[in-house]
Amino acid sequence: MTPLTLEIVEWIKKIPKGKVATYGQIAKLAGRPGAARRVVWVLHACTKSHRLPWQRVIGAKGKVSFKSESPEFKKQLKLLKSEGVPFGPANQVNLDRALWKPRVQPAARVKNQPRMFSDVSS
DNA sequence: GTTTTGACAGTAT
DNA sequence: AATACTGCCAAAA
Repeated sequence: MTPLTLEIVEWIKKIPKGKVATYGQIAKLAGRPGAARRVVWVLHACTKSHRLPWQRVIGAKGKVSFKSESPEFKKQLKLLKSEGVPFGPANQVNLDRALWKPRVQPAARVKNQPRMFSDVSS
């Protein structure tokens, strides 16, 4: 185990029911953008020991990342639907509605911030 | 030690 | 638009 692995685990555990997150998203949240495959590995390595909601982690385009013949694929689909995750056509998750947006970025650009001092610095 | 392998994603061509 | 390539890194062999 490494600190990063734990970060990933913690983020996965935070995905709320009825929402989904993508591999890349988790990686980014955990501080390693581009490390999607690490997330994949963590899911394999830690699902049992940490009781992860593994089914809530899906591909970047809203697709469940199992082959459609796989039993796991069906199970994941079933679990997600039972949690109320909205699906679009072709068994694709409707990301616009279902993607988890962790509140990290209120950012909400304050406009018209009154200027208390004029031109003090450039 | 090295190599292979993941339920991927982002960039480049 | 569709491939191809690259980044990622811990575990098992």
